[in-house]
Amino acid sequence: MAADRSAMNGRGLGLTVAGQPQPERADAARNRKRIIDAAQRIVRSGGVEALYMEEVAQAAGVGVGTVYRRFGDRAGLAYALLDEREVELQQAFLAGPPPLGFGAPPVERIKAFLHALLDRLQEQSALLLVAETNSPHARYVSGAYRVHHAHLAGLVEQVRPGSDARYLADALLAPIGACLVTYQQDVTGMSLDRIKSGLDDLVDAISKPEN
Amino acid sequence: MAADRSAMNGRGLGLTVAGQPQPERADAARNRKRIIDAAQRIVRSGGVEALYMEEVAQAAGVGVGTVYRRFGDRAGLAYALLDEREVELQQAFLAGPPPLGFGAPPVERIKAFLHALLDRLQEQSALLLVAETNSPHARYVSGAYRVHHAHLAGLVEQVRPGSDARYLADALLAPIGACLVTYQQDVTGMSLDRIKSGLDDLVDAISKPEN
DNA sequence: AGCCTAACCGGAAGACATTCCGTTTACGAT
DNA sequence: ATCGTAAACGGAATGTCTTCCGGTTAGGCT
Repeated sequence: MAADRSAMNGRGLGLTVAGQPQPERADAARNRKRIIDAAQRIVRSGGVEALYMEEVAQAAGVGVGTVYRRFGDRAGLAYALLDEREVELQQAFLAGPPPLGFGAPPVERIKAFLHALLDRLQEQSALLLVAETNSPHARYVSGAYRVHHAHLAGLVEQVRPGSDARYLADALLAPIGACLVTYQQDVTGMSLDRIKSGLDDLVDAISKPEN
Repeated sequence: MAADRSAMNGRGLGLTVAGQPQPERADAARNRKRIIDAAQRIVRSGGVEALYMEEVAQAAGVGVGTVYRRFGDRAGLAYALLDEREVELQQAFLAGPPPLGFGAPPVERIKAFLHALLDRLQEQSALLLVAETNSPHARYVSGAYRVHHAHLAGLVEQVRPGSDARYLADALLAPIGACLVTYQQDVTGMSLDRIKSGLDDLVDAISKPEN
């Protein structure tokens, strides 16, 4: 399981790249909503640690099996909870004003984008941690990662033409993993600003002309 | 648990940075060895998926509790199994011949080091995946990461003086996480050479003079 | 040699995630 | 309306990891 997470939370929008997966049956859609509401309620009151699949099911008034059929696994559910904010984020860099959106020079857009990801991480680190932790590839398989990657690769291509932009995009997203960043902050006491500066420096390095 | 993994597999050497944690009792040391041997046997025959804590315990002729007291959790055990190779690696870049060891220009040493990490990852991806997956911070808390980080930071400092070398070291290690790399290779079909080239490019970018 | 205690031991109990499968239901086709 | 079937449902069962705790023991000290 968790293999095709993208097909799973397909109705979640932001997290999926989806090729219209075929409509959901009425009862299924209703339960999906109930489950998300219940999960949100639980997280709000008790934090992510309290997000037990069985409790979610009970709070939503469905069986555990239903939660799994709908979201694949715990990570999938976590992603679904992140979706709302993810959609905002995507709109901001796809259609919003500069520097995140179109209009600013690519270097600035990259920096703004990475900063935005970090800010989001600040708010939702616990949830992201769960989402990234269960099943090793969860993060990358999620539609969100693909969208971020595509966006970033496009910008990198402009800033460092002829490079392997797709690889560099992965490399720039890697330091923004929830695991690393929370470690940097919580364990090594690195400040958010320091992290942002470090990333900016990296981006500058990449965008200097090849020769 | 898993909080102080570094203190856990302390006798593992390579993975720990250890401040001599105080000697282990004779029976404890004996059991540690038995457990590691058993675990190695199991992994060799059935792969990491077959590494059940209870089986390890049984094969080692000890109780499960003992495995946990000795290694903290499954990730800790996995790290212990990686230790032998890790020690080799550390000796290679700390005391071995160039380009990994002292003698080559810093840029080359960085590249060689990252390539070495990737090569190691190729051989032991399954084990590394387990080690990194359970408990989000496992990788960073491990002594191995700290050693790698310190080594890399030193080199980065030479190559890009005045930068935040410690941050950049994190950023260079991030794309070599087992999760990302196995994803790149297994899911997106990226070749090892491509990954290495990408990293080399990144390193070159970093080492160009600031202006 | 005998004592004391911190460190160890084993394995049953507990906690969750995930799967399985027999039953029920939505809804397009007839 | 009725029917047939793919899709959904619930929740007991299963599989693992991890914790707990009453009993044991190594080894420093006297």
